[in-house]
Amino acid sequence: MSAVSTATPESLTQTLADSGLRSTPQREVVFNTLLKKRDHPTADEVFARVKSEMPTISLATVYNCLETLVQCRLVRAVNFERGPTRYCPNQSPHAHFHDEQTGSTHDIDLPPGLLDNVKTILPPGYDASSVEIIFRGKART
Amino acid sequence: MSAVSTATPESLTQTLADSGLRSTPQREVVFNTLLKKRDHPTADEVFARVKSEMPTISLATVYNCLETLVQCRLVRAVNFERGPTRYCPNQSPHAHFHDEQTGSTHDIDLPPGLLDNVKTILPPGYDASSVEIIFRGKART
DNA sequence: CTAATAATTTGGAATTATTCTAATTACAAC
DNA sequence: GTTGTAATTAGAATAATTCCAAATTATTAG
Repeated sequence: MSAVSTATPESLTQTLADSGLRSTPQREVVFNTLLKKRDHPTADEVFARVKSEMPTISLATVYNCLETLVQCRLVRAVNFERGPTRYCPNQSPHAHFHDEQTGSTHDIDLPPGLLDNVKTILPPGYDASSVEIIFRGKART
Repeated sequence: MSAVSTATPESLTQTLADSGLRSTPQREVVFNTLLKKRDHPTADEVFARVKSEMPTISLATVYNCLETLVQCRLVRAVNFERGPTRYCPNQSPHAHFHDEQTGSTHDIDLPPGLLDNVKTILPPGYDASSVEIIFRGKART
């Protein structure tokens, strides 16, 4: 079992507050949904899961909440080719492996320092705030 | 000036043939358009550029051609957050730097072996056919 | 050359993903 | 409690992409 995120439901309120944002029931339930099943769901999938718990929530709110969570870095958004954006609450440094056969996405833990190492290839004048590594291929299950 | 792609209009016919596909005027003009201005245009932008040369071409064909070129690895498709897919004919190993201020995309040449090096972090059973590295941040111009 | 076949292109409709808008609700400060 | 700001909501609007069936173009076999 690979390391899971250090983010917890408890840290949500604090992190939001640090950005001057409120913790709301909608934001909590969206975040908890991402923590519960870490399969990189789309906004639509999050919406479907969240509705069972909070039937009155709207899709627009799910989009808003996800955007908010991404902005305060509690969640990462990943884009694979063409399809809809997928969301991931894993806060440890990791890459994404996109299995072309199954369409599923796996987190790949990164050895310490790898991201910094990769950043050294940037020419002077380039200042990267984030690095995303995406593998595509097939994974033996 | 960084290295440019080794792909040429001449190699198009051969590469398509290798995949059992025909070289058509539409595929040629789409590919040449990508080679001409390497600014990672969207399908819509390619469509607009191509129309001046071939006014009868349809958007669906541009999508088809781009997809074909991606499939025979003459072109790479890159997805940044949310926005439309962008296309890049640079065949040398490179990463993408997405400037968050300007929205522009820069190719970053990779030192030889870096991609293989990055691939070594994959656990056993994972077989990657491609690796995409995306930086986000700001670039001094 | 000609017919038959296969590949490709086309325009438009349909679908999907996302954003926008205006109205409402919730919360916090005074 | 009123006022102002933030957040949510439903639905409309937009943007990106795919689908589809017909027309066109190229290729092959006779």
